[in-house]
Amino acid sequence: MPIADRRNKPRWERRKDARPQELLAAALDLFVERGYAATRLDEVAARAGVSKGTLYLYFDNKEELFKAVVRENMVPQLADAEELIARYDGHTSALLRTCIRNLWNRIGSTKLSGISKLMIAESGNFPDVARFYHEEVVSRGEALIRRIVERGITLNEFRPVDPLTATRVIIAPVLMLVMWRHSLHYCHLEPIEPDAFLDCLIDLLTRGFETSPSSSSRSSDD
Amino acid sequence: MPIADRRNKPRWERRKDARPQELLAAALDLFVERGYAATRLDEVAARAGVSKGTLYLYFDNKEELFKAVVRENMVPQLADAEELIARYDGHTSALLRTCIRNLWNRIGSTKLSGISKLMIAESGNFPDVARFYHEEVVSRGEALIRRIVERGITLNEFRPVDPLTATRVIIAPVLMLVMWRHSLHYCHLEPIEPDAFLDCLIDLLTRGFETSPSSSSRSSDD
DNA sequence: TATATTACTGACCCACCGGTTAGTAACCAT
DNA sequence: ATGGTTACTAACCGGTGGGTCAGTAATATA
Repeated sequence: MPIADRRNKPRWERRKDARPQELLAAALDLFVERGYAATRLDEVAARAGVSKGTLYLYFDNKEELFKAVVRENMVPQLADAEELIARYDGHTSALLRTCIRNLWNRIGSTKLSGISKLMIAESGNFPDVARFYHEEVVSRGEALIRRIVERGITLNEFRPVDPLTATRVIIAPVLMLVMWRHSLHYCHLEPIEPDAFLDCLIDLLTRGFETSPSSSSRSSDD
Repeated sequence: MPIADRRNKPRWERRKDARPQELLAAALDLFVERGYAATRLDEVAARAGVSKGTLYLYFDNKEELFKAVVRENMVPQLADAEELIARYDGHTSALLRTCIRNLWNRIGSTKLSGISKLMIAESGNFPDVARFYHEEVVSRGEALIRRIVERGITLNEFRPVDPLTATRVIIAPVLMLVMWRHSLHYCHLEPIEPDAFLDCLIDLLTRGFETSPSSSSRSSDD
């Protein structure tokens, strides 16, 4: 490699403003692939094409890097969903279906779901990160679905159930689908079909929440 | 401490046959508390009252220790459930309810659930352990619920759904409840009430799977 | 009590990783 | 071109944890 080559390709470049985004992108990939604890900052830096030292120029430590990833990727998704719900004016079952499908298309089926998986999996070992994530994402996401349930009950389109519990029963299968796709999924002989799973779930929820026209138990005012 | 004391309390005892059980108990506790990767073998040994070297006399390595924990604790639970299902002769909805409640009482609400949580959370990083767990536990557990669904459809007590998908939709919320109790749970302002959650779920499943007497969609032969 | 056996200890090895820093080279202003 | 600024690198540090092994002491046996 003569000196002529060297002039065209300096060993490294100064790109102060591009680094953070590149580091965040690399960090997202690796956090999703390996989880929080198992992600090595050396490797994040390498994937972003810099040395570990550089990473520490832009982020204080591993935890702050992770928080930045969440703020950059997860939080914006919530705002969109909140708006959708506020505007909607059809039947609540349809709204619920739309939201679940949206949740899947915009997070569940993308690598963003890896962040949810990671937090559910590891928050026990990292209470600070857990608290942050709960405040920024979980509580807002929960409130979002809860608003749908309450709307359904208010409009008499859902039978009267406990909104908080129902909210969690709705979210749980979707989250578990996410977990499966990131963990045991690959060793299932019969792989999980997300679409079939979600169809079955939505069908179940629709039937299960509709204001009882027949069948069993307590009757409301209809 | 004069020599007289020493005679009563030797620095350590030889208890070849008690060690494995004590180590397994300690390992179960720590795996549940911390997860697989974060569990330190030093600490397992300490909790069992021996040194790390002793642990290695009885178990080849971390992975084998974990497998032993699973074989000792999880696998026996499956046999019991299998028997219950084979004997049962009431309505399938009741069987399903009983099994979900059993699953909760015998695993979900105990520290055993920590093993499920751990595998879902970490299997991605430990494919060998994942494969083992899937063969020994997941596939058998899945088959178990699936048998219930198929029974329901055969007896015309459930409407015809895809048994495998339905099985997973049934299991998912229960597993997610387990995950929550081991991770983000503690930072929920309004804690998750397992009983309310399961009641809501069972109610939903009962309504959702019952052979449609009214309402929407495809009609079977009734 | 003397000797053999072996369950058990604890110090050690080594690779790894989060975080630090002294020094270097890319870029810029003049 | 050249000297100053600073983005960046590479080597390093300290703590850690899976796994090993030479030695030790509890027990069985005689």
